Amino acid sequence: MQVSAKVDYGMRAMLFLAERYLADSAQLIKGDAISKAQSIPVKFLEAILTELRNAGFVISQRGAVGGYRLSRSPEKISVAELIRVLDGPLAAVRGQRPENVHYEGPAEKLQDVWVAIRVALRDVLEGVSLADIISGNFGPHLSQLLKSPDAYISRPGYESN
Amino acid sequence: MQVSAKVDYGMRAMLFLAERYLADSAQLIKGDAISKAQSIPVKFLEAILTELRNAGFVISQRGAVGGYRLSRSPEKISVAELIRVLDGPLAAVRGQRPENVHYEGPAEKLQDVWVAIRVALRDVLEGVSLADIISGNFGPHLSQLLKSPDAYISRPGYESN
DNA sequence: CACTATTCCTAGTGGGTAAGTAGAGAATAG
DNA sequence: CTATTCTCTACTTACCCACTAGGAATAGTG
Repeated sequence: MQVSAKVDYGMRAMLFLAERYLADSAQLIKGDAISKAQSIPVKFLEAILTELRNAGFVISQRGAVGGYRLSRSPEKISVAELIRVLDGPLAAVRGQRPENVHYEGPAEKLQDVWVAIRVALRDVLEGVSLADIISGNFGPHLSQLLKSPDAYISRPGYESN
Repeated sequence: MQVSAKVDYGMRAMLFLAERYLADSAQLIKGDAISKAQSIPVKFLEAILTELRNAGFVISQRGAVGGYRLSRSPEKISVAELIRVLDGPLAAVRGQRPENVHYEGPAEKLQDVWVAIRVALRDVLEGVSLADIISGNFGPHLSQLLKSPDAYISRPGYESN
């Protein structure tokens, strides 16, 4: 699972907008302000925000007092939705959906592994909203995962010499 | 989470070797045989098998009676290990490990989401061995995930208009 | 030894895509 | 009508995935 720059930037921009939304849900925020606050290349950010607007997550307005704002409250926007808009399906195998891959012989059940990955990702990402991230108050499932003793520690073994 | 062709092919090759290993752990299997049985481009497969050999998962022998075989029994090889060897870390954010990314302001806790993803993937993939996949006998965690009613159904919503 | 079959190594290619840039055009308020 | 800001199209640059080619090394066979 590679989180792309696009998703990373998009999430941060949305979190910035979400925080402002909580203060004043009608306030418009300029792209430039988001760009500076979160150190995101302006033009790249604009492209991302346009995608998010086309998908209905963001409202924009042009002109001297223009800017961007969320289209709905931060509790109602999940990480899963944003990743799907910006990067496509949560899990894919060689570009195909997990339910569409089929294998022969001893690999037959390999599909189930890919399907399980997708379910596991959904269980995490559909349960986390922008509001959860701002408050740091994650649901029980995510909190449980973070309790894993080595959650913040990398596994060794693939330094490929 | 994009499963690359390399991982997909690598997994299938390993499963093929694993099945033969269970019949005769000393038997050598030719690359060509794996390639044909699993429809994998032969030269690409060779490169993958060489990586797996360098990582210690496979033993190879050259010459007329050469071939490949597993270096240890299929119960002792997990999907997580193979993915790490072939594709690198299970989860990464813009090329960096989850524990190394840090954010400012409202995005501060975003790191925890990426860390949770990694834990979730580990929980699935470190618990599945080649032998599990061949037998179709997955552990309780993976079995539980597959019971999700929509496990085999895609989510709508990102057809980009 | 010659011969054959196989893996190993180096190198390279074509296409696609991620990440970011540039600049003109269109809307909006004052 | 002017300043500001978003919008749209096009472009670039670089990298990497997927895959290929060809020969060198190795191991058994007669």
